[in-house]
Amino acid sequence: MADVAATAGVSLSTASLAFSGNKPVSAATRERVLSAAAQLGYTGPNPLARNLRQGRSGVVGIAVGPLSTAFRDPAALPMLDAVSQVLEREGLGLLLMGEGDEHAALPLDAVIYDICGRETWDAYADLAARDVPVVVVEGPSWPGSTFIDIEHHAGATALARHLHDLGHRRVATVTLAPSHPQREREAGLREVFPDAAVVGACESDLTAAQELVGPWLDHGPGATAVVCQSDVQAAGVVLEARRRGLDVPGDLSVAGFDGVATPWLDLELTTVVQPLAEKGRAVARAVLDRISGTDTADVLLPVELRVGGSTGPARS
Amino acid sequence: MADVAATAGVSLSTASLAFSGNKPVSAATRERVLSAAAQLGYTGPNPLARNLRQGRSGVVGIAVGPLSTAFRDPAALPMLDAVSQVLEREGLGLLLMGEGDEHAALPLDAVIYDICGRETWDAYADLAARDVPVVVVEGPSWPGSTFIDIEHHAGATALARHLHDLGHRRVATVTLAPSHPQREREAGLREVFPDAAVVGACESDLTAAQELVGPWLDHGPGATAVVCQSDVQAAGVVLEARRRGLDVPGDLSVAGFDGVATPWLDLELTTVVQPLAEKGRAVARAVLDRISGTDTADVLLPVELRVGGSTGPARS
DNA sequence: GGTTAGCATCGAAACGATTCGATCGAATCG
DNA sequence: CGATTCGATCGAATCGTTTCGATGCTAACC
Repeated sequence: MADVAATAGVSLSTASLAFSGNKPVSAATRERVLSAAAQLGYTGPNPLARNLRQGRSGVVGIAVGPLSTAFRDPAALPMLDAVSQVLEREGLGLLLMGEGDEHAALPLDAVIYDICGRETWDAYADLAARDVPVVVVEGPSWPGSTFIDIEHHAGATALARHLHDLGHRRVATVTLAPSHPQREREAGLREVFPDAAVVGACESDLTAAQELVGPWLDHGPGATAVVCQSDVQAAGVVLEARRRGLDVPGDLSVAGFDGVATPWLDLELTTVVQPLAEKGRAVARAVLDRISGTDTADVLLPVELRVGGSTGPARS
Repeated sequence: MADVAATAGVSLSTASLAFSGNKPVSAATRERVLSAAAQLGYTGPNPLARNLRQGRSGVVGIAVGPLSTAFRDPAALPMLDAVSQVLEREGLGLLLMGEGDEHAALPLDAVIYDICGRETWDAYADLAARDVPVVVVEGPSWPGSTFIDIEHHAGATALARHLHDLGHRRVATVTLAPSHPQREREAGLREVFPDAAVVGACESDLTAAQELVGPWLDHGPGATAVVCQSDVQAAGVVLEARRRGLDVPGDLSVAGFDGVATPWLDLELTTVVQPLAEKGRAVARAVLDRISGTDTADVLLPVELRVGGSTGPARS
């Protein structure tokens, strides 16, 4: 850049201002600097140097766990998309992180933790020590981080009431690994069905749900409704039940969570719809606030019961 | 770090060596430096400064287009996962990029271009001017970039032969937007069926495929087999055909591409299996080579025909 | 005992910008 | 016409490391 400045006949500082536009530079001077740059093949300020000087990298990490499982559930995408869009508008990039701390040496301005189901994270101590802002999505409560959450409890209770209204009295539930959302939702469910049976826990994955629920169905379920923790799980239960000749919702009502589209199912699932895009935007806003030093408040987003065709009156 | 060095009674350079381990430092000295750091609450070298000095950021960009569509097709994940794993092992992070050049100000050591279906990219000129290595996946051929590709042509031809062997003579195809893979595959198909009809183009999305193929099915297809460009598209065709009472493969044979799992379909698709994880690894290796300045060769990965239950003898 | 190796350590020069405070002119105002 | 203001420009300090070449010191060798 010094060469560019010299060629343009201005000082180094003026050249810098011409590129960054941080302070007023006369149009003529800017023009001169830019053409000198073009002539010398200078492609603009080195991002690394700019980063060092400014103390920020423009990169935000997002911990989502193993990628192949993280994005298998379609519920992950709208949120990721929203986060990315808001950050992009501010010139920030989104860096995918695994679960480990292999990225400790990378310069991150903030980190989003979105591995539902994992309650511990070795890398958190490092981040905290280095004063990297952390935004946690539906996650464990770590000191110093900002939390974005949804109304797990209320949603689960609303869904349970719906089933109770339909006459269901014996209800089973497919769970996720023990985690903050799981605990909240289970508590919500038990407000209405204190004795709900637990089929077992599995990831939010179609095949996993099928494998989990198959034996339970064979064994004679003893429940008229199954409450799942994601629409993908619910779809697995529907498919597996049908494979055994059961009618949904005639013989068995099935409910999901999330409110994502399942176009390959000829049935709209009864589910608890969460505002995925809005959640992503809330996360991104929290990140921006934390980076800029603004105070942040935790966010709790509302959910909404959507009644579809997968639940019906309890078989008497 | 200067304070740490002073506290430990060593020079700044020695302290640096103690942290980076780039040159021999006596165990005693290292220990002294580390404990001084712990005592002063120093959390290790500032990544931004290290980056400036070393001229690299440790971040690799990957352009995949809008995230919500990029990962909707399950074929994208195994590759992304493989890329990420290999890069992570080298301490490199993966940054998601949209299609624009909003990330021009970010310090990227290399960029992977994986937006099949887009043939132009404004940001490429910038990257080339800044000598950022670019690795292109199944994409347009830009000067200076390294290419990772699969055998589109051979795969399509093998699939076409399979259909021909089954007695099919009138074949239709659902395409992607005009692009390198699309052109190659169509050429491969036409080696066997020069007159194959084109139903239309759509993204690799279940609903999109259904909407595209619906009217065509209603209209009386005049083909006994449909060749799709992804398994997701093929699944859409299967579902839509069945909705019209057509039997697959009895009335209509349907073939896909990619070889991903479709657990919600009670049918294994006949498809061309591409080595997704190996493709990802090849991409990552190319990135590492380009970053380290090693010469790279373009890669062409083999594909394999997998015959499933979605294709059968042509209805006579 | 003198030379040579070799290891640990150190000083100083980059890396390439941004930014603060000061300076210099020209325009505005009374 | 002199004082004030404001915008444009400049100098110099700074961001926090890594790394190159040099230096000192010990140990091994003949």
